[in-house]
Amino acid sequence: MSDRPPRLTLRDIAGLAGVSETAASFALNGKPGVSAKTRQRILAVAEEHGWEPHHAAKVLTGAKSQTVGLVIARSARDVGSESFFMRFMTGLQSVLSKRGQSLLLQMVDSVEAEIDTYRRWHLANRVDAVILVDLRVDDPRPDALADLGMPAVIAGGPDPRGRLPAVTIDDREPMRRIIEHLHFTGHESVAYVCGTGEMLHITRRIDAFHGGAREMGLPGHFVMSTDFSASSAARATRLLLSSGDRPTALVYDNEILAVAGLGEIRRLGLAVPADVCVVVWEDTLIASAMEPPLTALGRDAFAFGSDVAGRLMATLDGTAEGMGDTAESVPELIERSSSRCDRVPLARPSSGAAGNGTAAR
Amino acid sequence: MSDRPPRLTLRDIAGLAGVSETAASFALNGKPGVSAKTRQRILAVAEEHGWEPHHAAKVLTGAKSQTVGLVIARSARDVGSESFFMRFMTGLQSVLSKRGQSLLLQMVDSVEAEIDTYRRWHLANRVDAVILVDLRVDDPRPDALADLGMPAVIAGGPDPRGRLPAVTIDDREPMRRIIEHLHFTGHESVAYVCGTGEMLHITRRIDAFHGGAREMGLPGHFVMSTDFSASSAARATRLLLSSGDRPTALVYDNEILAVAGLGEIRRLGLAVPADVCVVVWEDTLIASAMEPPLTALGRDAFAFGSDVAGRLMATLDGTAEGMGDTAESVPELIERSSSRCDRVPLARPSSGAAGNGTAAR
DNA sequence: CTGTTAGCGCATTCAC
DNA sequence: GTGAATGCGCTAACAG
Repeated sequence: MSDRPPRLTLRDIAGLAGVSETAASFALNGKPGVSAKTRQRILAVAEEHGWEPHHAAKVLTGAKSQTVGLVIARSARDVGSESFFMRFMTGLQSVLSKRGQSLLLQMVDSVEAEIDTYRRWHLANRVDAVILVDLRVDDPRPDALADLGMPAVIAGGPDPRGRLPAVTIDDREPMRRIIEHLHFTGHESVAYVCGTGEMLHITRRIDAFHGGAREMGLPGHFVMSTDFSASSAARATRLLLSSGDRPTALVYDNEILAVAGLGEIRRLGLAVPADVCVVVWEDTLIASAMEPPLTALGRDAFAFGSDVAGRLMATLDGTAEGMGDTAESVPELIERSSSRCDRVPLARPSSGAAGNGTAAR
Repeated sequence: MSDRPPRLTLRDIAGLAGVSETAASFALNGKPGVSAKTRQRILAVAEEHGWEPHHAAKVLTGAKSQTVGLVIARSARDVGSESFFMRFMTGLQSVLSKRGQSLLLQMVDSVEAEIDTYRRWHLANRVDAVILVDLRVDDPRPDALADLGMPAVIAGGPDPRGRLPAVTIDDREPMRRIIEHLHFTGHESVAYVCGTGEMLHITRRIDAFHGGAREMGLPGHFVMSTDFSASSAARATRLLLSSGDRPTALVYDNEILAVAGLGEIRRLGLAVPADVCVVVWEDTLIASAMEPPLTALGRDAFAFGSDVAGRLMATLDGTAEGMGDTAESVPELIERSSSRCDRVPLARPSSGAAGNGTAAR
């Protein structure tokens, strides 16, 4: 039943401080035009009464909205690497909140809907910039955003057409390290159970997988793509392992696929790592908790998030202009039991840097 | 280098349609005062030019901001049941996006900062309502929000003081089912490794744990609280199992704790479920993927999210007023190997409803 | 049914 | 240094 006090306006503050609205505005925005002491007085009054500028009014007069948009176009089912995403968002917030930026979040179910959201956000002046995730093959979003003139940064770029700045992730080197690891532990035939090839980063990984295997001189290297679902991963695993000359090591794109794959491996009566070694491209709790613990690529989702947010802030500040991309550091491969088999103890070369192996297959 | 067209205003649309600004406003807002055919024409023009009202301008003239706020006050470390939270948010979005509502997200590191965020959002008119999560003991937030006059709904209430509507979760019945399950499989001494007692729902579970154990007549029932960290869960597990008369079943509050606990159990040379049975209060991929698979409480985080969002929409609509709380349905206990021991095959009673057991301990 | 007018809360020209 | 006047884009009173 409390009568809520009517919202306090700048005018009220000015009145209470005994100055003009203009003076109050200048003072509260740190602009010249007021004496130091009246400025102090005005600030004190505002502080005392807990005044806060009306956001809409500021935006209407041309101020930034102090809001960053993020839209996620994944079906509820495959919010897939949930863990990765949550940590990524936490990383984003770690720098955004420090800068007083808010995060406007939207989940949609198609790229078209996503672009429409950008359009509306832009026309309605709701966000200053957006963060683009899950870049796809022939993705229309970077161009759409660039055409809109909406500041943005791609998490996981680079932008194929180079119109948007990005924080890039090197998928090549990690894959190389995985293959190298498998090669040195004696594998000759390896397979990669990846996510949908619609995702740009997946295609990069596939290329790197084949390329790396050829460089190392591995006779067998197979790729089976999935739709990121557990069932498709199980199916892919079954197909790979039921062939006559089956691979001895499997690389999975995330924990969902790995868990499903491991289940299928056992159902086929095979053991890990004795019969088949397993590596997963994401080090979540699940990787270390499973039996056996899974060798995993330890990507730092939090750091990735904060780097992306940092890059975006730089873009908005006008700093780091020139569209320069930032590169994310290469993650370590965390070796665990799932890939400890030592089939053919090979001599480990002094430096695994430039391996000019002979191509095979 | 493209010269971005200046933003289209209502006035422009009116001009293009050859009508007054008022007429256009009425037409575009579905208000009476325009003939059907001119309304059509105006809508057509707006559509054709992709006009979208300036959000700030609408809000400034009293419109709702169409935005729901969510602030999360957890340290980056224990974004704990990440999985649960992500699915919860997806559930929220499933109804919010359908209603054209946006989600403004903020992560802070203290309850004070959270309240301050609410205050600023409210004063700045940034959100129409907020969703309150992780209710604590003696939580100042419900009162703060009620005093602010900010519409809100508590996810996981009820509000102890009854000032805010809530979607309530019954922790008592699930705990009862767990204890019952353990009792019927022959356990006489059980323990509960819970999260921090600062969380209101944890205190409810603790009460239910002791109450249920007494009702069932279990001689032993112990509780060890943790700070939701893996290390504290390991420590709690060690303490519980190194006592002379150690419990034969452990209940963990989430997957992080369970995984840490399981590791410790093995380090102590004990086997699951032979020596110790394990139950986890959250059915994530990890529960079913572990060896052995974990008996788990299958809460539906997505449904919870959509229910909360639905309740909030009802509040905003003025529907379902009277602060009525909505109750979330009770989750099933998914029995898996980790609790299959059958120590003392007891006769299962016809109905496990009203067990007036003799209190013990 | 249409056009005129004023005002939401703030920033920013200008003269004073 | 200060105060009055305008406008951001839109809605909602008015009269015509």
